Amino acid sequence: MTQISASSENPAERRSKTRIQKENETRILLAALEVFSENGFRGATLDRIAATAKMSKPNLLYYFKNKEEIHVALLTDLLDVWLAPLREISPHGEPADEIGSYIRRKLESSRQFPRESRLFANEMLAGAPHIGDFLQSKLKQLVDEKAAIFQGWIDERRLAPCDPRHLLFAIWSTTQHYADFSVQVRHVLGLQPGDVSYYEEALSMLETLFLSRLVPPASTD
Amino acid sequence: MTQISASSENPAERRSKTRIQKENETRILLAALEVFSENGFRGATLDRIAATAKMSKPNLLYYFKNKEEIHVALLTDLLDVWLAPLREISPHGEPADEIGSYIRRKLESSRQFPRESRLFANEMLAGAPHIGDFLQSKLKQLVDEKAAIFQGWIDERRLAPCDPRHLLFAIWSTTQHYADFSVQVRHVLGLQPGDVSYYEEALSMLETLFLSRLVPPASTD
DNA sequence: TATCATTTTTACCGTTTGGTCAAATCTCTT
DNA sequence: AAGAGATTTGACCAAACGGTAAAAATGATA
Repeated sequence: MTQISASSENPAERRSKTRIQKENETRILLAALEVFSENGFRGATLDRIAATAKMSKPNLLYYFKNKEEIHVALLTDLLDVWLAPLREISPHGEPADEIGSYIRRKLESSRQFPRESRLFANEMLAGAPHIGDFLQSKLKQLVDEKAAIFQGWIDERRLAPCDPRHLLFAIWSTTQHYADFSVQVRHVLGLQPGDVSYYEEALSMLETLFLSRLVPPASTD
Repeated sequence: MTQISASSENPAERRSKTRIQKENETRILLAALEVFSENGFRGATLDRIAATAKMSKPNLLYYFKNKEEIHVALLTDLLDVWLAPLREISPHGEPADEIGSYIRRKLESSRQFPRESRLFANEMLAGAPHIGDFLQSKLKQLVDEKAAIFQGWIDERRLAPCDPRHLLFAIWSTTQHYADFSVQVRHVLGLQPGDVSYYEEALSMLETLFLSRLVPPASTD
């Protein structure tokens, strides 16, 4: 009874984390994000994650009890970040302002967290085996809530008639595309690997698309 | 010299394919499409592909010499299908007609070939290790060509000023989203697995977004 | 500096994986 | 029906995989 620290040999279950523990956990999660986001859950290996984290595999497994636990930790962190931009949409603003700033937040999120975006995309492609429940409950709830705001604007003729949930899909897909398909974007634009200068053009395009008008009304010449 | 058939023991190198060979190759490619599109190249296993094809692994490897060859065969088939809708865009039509029918073709492609779309998406997420060359050469070339058409329309004030290549990105992302993220779409809309009834709403949304106007001009009340 | 808990390493285990081989079976033609 | 070629199978292999056990090394603290 000399120490208040937990008796368990599992560091994750201890009351307070040591300096080394905090450092190594973030190192591992960073490495795992790199590997999972490129290859998906099944395609990722502990050896690769350990190598990326410059750590032996048993040492890595000292901090996370198995592959799945690392993946869950990443996804859990991710989902908060993911919903944040959507939560901010307010019913009190102008539709154009709210949609515009939502697009900017989402695009900024793609620029800042491309690996997180790809992690999410990989999970989707695999059929969302780990976050199916989240999609059905928390995400659906939030979408329904925000869709109601859009619907209100539509009823007031401040937004074109459309299915609000599909409008959200359009915003999600266009913004996330720049993270998930960045390789293609760069190749098509003829940019170097790692060059992310296309984000300004992207924002300009999306503002034209969502807030202004792409095709002018047919002239009657 | 009794037969003209090739001497090689590799069936792929024989002059003409037998009935069994044709049947089994398509069975394998279908199974491989299923597995690769869900788990990506690294996440897919030959055992799983063989099991899905209801075939022993050595038998599978009798038709394709290794995992990569199956993947390459799938991607090669895919890329033609992939570019087909884009090729059809004509400089002679009305912008709204051309963009509209391109969107319809792309969306139809997502509905008909969701697994192919996910196969492509997985390749992108992994950094396009197998089709990087294609993106840089053939795809870029075709995009440049079609972007020039759009630019012509912009110069003639028949299309809003925007970067044509980013306009293509927007069309690609919104249409492919319904294949790649179908799990999320269904969960958010509260649909059953396998229900693809959302494609009609999707088309309606995309036509509003790209061809009409989402946000009405600010009133000056 | 002695002690104890924490951290790291070495050596290992059973399973899965991509792939091979030779023998056995089947199919088609003559 | 027989022979040649095409197809399938079972047994196998080395490497990679996820994970474990225990000892060794390190760090914190009294």
